Amino acid sequence: MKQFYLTTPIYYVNAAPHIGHTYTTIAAEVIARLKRAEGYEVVLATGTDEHGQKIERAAKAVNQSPQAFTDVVSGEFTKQWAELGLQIDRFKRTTDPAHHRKVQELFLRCQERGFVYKSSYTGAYCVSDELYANENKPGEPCPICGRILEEVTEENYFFKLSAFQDRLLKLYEEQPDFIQPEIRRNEVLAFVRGGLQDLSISRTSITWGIPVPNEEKHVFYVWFDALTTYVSAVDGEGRWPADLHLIGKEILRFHAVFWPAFLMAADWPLPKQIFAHGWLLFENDKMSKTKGNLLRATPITTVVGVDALRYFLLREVVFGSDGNFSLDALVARYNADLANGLGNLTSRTLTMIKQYRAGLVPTVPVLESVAAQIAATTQQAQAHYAKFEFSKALETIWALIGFLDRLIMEEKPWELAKRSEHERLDTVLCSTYRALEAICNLAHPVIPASIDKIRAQMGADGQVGDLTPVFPRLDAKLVIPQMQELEQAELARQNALLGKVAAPEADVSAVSPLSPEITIDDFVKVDLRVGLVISAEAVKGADKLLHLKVDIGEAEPRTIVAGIAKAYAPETLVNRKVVIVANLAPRKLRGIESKGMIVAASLEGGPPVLAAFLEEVPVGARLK
RNA sequence: GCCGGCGUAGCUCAGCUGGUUAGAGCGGCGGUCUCAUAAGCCGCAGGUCGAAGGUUCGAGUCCUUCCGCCGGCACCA
Repeated sequence: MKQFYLTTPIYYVNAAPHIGHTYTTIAAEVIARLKRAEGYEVVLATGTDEHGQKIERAAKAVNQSPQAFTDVVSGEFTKQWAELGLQIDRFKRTTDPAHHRKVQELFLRCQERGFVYKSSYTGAYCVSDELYANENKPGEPCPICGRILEEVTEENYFFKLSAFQDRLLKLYEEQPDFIQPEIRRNEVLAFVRGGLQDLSISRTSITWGIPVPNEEKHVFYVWFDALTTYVSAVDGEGRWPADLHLIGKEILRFHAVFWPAFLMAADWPLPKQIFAHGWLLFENDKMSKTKGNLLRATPITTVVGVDALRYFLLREVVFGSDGNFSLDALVARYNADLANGLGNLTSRTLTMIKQYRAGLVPTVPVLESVAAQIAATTQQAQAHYAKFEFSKALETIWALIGFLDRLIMEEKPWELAKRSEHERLDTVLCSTYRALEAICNLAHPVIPASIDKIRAQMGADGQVGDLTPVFPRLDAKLVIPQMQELEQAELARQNALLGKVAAPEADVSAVSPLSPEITIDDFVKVDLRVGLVISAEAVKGADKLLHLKVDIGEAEPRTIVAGIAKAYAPETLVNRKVVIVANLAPRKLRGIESKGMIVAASLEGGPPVLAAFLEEVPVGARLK
């Protein structure tokens, strides 16, 4: 039997499952069902990524061991998928000992084949991203997430990623479908063409991780660890390589560059395809914990049902692009397509068979026009499905529903019944019934539970069963507040469970850890002064830089280059009092020598906010 | 700054290699049947197709420039 193995990412357990995780997993599960319908023996794997300093610290914050902490969060994921009725075939945790062995095996193979070397590193390190920031200094914000970088000196194992540039480019060229959609492929292509740097794959600053073989202190870098779950999840089953890695676009590089390189180094088979979907936005805004606009799936599915969510996500969002999520849109889509569309068609079709034919499904030839529509719809929908164009596939299927509604209006079976035109009546009823069967077949992977209900009502033996609305109409005014209420409750429950980790206001992953303690003597080394911005202009060639002249009471105004252009228009800064670090070593930025640094606050890569005073302060005043 | 994508009816979007009056769904308005979940069906929406040039007999559809938004890279508090 032909096999198909696909994966979702393994989710990081620094947060409880939310709708973003759900989106990916539902999409994967739909693909799994589609492939099963095609006759494949399918395995869908997901799991949780549980190592790293962030988890170590998060566990500590709630007075738990890392293992106890991850047990809880990982359990939330298993529970979530069960609640949603998702058929998950393998669930791999990175804390699984069998997985540990697989990671070590991968490492040893890479090492044996000469793609790993040991080297030492001193410099800035971002705890949150578990990445070295070669270009930055400790104390500066992380280039990726904006959290303060810490100083580390580590001896590390490095992976010779640089050796794989050509092989990767060849892979992308020979398998144009390897990275999908096209736009993501181009991004990766551009990135790899730009040259690859060797990648540190071990950490000594962390203890919560998989030990590097033959080493005392080294633990594997998160991605070396995590990506390997795709192999370890089906270890010994002969299923690797995966046919599809379904991921979100934010982790594309790890999957499309690092992962194939690791596998090439180990001489293990490469996955067939990586598909990066877009983000689910909430009312056109990026969802995030800090914004507090992150939704959970259960409050939605409790009120409107799992299939409503499944249908919405796949119908409303163009798969691959970013999509908008809102409860309003969800309810609107439900009422229009599921209640008025499929639900109503089912209801009227089966009711007529009940009323006019005593519930016995007529067995006569189907109208030619209907047969043609069924064939065309099936062919088109399957073509769309094959390309993961879920929204188009569903649109196509729903066009058939419209066609049938119009057919019923034209044929008016109720009049045929009155006039006792039994032959025509049978033809029409049977045609509609058969078309409904086709719709069920096509829609089943997306809304399986509902289709099962419809099929039960359609009857298995030519006898229509009991009829109850499969998609009762929703009243937005009633249902949306219900979902919002449950959302609050669910959020509170998760917070209680995970401690403050998941709470927006005290999110340890958003608030950077404190820097090491210093003395007053250390502090006075930093000369902070009040300055008045004399002029400000954009630095050409840089998006984020402003070229400022700041008066701090010296003979000449200081030249300061500040990366605040995204947050402040130059003209709004003139005459504004700011705080600057006056004794910072000068540094050249974009060819301009910056003498000092503007003090600004920011959180999780958010925009910088300039420090300011509520009362009047003289220029040149020192802060202490 | 470089690379890529996008900007079409109130909303979400189709419009392939240029060719009659620019389309669909949703919402809204009007009409109508009654099998059906106050569902369905029919009709209406008059939108400078981001802006300005250009190529062409003819351009949302090709070219140039500009504006706006998004993403990647560079850069960065």
